[in-house]
Amino acid sequence: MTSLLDQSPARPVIQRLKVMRQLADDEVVALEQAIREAIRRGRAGEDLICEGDCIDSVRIILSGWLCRYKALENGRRQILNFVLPGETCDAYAYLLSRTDHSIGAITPVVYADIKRARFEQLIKTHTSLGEAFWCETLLMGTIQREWAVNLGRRMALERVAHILCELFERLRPVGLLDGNTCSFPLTQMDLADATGLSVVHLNRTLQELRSAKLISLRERILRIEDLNGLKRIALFSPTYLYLYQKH
Amino acid sequence: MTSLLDQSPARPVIQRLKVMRQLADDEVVALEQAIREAIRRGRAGEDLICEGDCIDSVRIILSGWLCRYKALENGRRQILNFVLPGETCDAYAYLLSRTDHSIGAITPVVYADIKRARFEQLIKTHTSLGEAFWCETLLMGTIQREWAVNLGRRMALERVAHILCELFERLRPVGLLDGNTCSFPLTQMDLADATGLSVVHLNRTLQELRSAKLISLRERILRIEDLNGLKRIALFSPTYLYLYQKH
DNA sequence: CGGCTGATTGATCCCGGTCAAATGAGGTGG
DNA sequence: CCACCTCATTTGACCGGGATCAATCAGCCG
Repeated sequence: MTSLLDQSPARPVIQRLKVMRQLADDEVVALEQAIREAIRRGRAGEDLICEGDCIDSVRIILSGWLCRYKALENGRRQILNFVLPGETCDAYAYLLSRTDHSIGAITPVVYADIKRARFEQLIKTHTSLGEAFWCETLLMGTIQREWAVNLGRRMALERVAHILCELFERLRPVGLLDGNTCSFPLTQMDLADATGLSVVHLNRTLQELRSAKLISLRERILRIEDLNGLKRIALFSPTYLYLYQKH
Repeated sequence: MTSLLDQSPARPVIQRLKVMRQLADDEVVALEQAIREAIRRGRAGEDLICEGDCIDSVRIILSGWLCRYKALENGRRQILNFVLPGETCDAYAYLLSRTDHSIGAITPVVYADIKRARFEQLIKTHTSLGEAFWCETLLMGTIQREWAVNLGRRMALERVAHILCELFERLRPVGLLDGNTCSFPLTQMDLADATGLSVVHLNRTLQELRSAKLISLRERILRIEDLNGLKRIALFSPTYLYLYQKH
């Protein structure tokens, strides 16, 4: 079973949900089945979901990076969060009439697009699954709150360091770290829009982190040279990520 | 029935939840009953919930203002959101092992403290009630996201204007507006911590709004002199508040 | 009256924004 | 293979929004 799961595109999803809630084998199988039936692909730059859309399905990311964002009139944009492999875009978002923000693909993505009726049937028969998805949703909330702190009360250097720490620790439980490096597809523009900084200043802040021997970042590869040092200047405490929840 | 509800301390709660979901009379009665059994009082300045607490009940605010916040080591504080009469602190927060943020009373508050078991029994027999509380939770998420935009991509004047617009529109559906004025118990320090500004600059920004004849604010009373003007400079669009959801 | 909290004002500084231009890295078509 | 275009990164110069420090003022309460 475990070895079978290793091959499944649903692996990161199951891995994540199991941290939230104890899942019985039949629940895992049922979810995997639902995912397998509903696999879609998206191109880099494409919007999976646009602000104002009616949501009638649940999208679970199997591979690739996306971002939630809101665009303002005058060209400004705020990235609200990133969506990483194994994470769910919008479990239960169909409960609200329309979505308040857009979700765009940063890289090519593979995802499962499970229709509302199918999803509701799934969680009705497998209640732990339903709860696990609710935990997932609540977790987006805790991350969103930490981002508010980041944007409101941290200086540029702390802010950027914090976001790097967070992404690094979120990639770890789904097995996307390779030692102290990871694939890092964000442009500096993306990082600027996520941290509320200008591209120019973001660039200078990255250089500061590089010259402090904390990170190296080039050709879409991030290497954390000194994780503890980075966490220290970011005032990073990972508890809000609930990486090791005891069910 | 309606006239009876008018007298009930649960009135703002019912009013809010009915916007989210159609509620049957027996559901309203059941909720009212649960609230009546569980009424508590809190003093101004008191923390109802502290970061790191295990949550094992659901707190529904009947009157008074609170704020969610996170405190940083060095004395900095970020207010994440306000909790107004009729709103629920933490429906379903018990699904996560510990809470990531604190909730403090700004004014004296009256609230219902419904134990987890009681709450779960309530929503099990009355499913629309459960869904309405989930909508409430999702709504906190949409507000949190709008705050990220506020903190990340708006200038001081827009930011403060935006938060005033939001509070004003959130008070409206629970009947806490009196024409173009409302009770406004926040200190300038609270507003500064909510907008990510310094107290000094917040004070100057308020003066700017006053001299532009958009608001007047003194002795804990806010009067909006020109709501449309205020919305215009805030780039305020209330859709994220889902004030008129069609169930 | 003294002490406290919150609002206000003034002076100064600096973090980070803005503008503009240069450099580099693909990607594409002739 | 080169010319050319586009997009991302980088650098320099300058400016300004908002932070910081410090002092004053206004209520309020014991």
